[in-house]
Amino acid sequence: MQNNSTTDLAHRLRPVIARLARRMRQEAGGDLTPTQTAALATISCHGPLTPSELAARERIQRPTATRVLALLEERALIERTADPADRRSSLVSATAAGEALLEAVRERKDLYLARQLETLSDEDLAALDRAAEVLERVLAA
Amino acid sequence: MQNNSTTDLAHRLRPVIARLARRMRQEAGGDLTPTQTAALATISCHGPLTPSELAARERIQRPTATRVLALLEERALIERTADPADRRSSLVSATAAGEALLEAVRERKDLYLARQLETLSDEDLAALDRAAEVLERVLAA
DNA sequence: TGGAGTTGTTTTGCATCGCTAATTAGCCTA
DNA sequence: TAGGCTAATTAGCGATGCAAAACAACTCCA
Repeated sequence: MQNNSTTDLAHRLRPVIARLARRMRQEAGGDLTPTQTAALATISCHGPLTPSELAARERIQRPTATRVLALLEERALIERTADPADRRSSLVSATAAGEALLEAVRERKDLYLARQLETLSDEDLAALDRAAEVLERVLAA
Repeated sequence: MQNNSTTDLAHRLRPVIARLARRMRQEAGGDLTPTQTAALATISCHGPLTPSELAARERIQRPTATRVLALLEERALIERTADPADRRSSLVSATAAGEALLEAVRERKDLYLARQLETLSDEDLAALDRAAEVLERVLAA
């Protein structure tokens, strides 16, 4: 065993995160599927993207990106413009409707988590705040 | 606004948890799908279950449970015995092979997270340990 | 006891998601 | 300009999620 503390912590932390994420997904409501929500959020956040760039960021295959984009475009949540640098490609961005829907979904998900947090002490909340900061750093790496 | 601190924290914590969970799922490897892994883990952990009990615990519909169980049974990861209390139903439990596979999947997932944690300071690790305890309490409620 | 209503499981049908393989279109270098 | 490479798409497969409906077994009441 190279480092007991990290493996033990991982063993304890992983199921908690997995279950909590699952709960939040279930509370999301049926407007968008998880994949669509994630794709729309990435598009909204990281400016105009080509389908390939979206696929890379989402870690999905390009054919999957094509299909998700088609669904989002059908609902006018995204729009495409020509890519000036490559006529094979296009640049995808979120429409105003897409941004609005994304915001609504976010609020609903935050609300579920916020309700769960309301029962906690200030000390517990501070611990979670600190953990959020640490995990943000982990994810950025 | 009823309570700024919890909603703000939720707003910050939710995306972190969602992204981390997604990463861990992607690192899982292809032995079992996420649904199958979750179902098998629930069966392993919560003793012999009827299909309906599994569906309730997993928060999936009963037809979905039927299908997942069929797939797991095909691979001999679970087995069924007659339910003495109700001849319409059956009791599902994990086989030795199922337990072993589950353990292997868990170790792989833990390993991914453990690697990410190795870069952190002892202080950061302590913060995550504390957060794990708090989140376990949240989930139990 | 008999029949009605309820409950557990499964089947069926539909939409989405993830993948790979193959196709088409445009880019770029030798 | 010809060939190889890259971007996007299409087609096809298995898995997941849902709802509706079929079927079997249970339960309760008259």
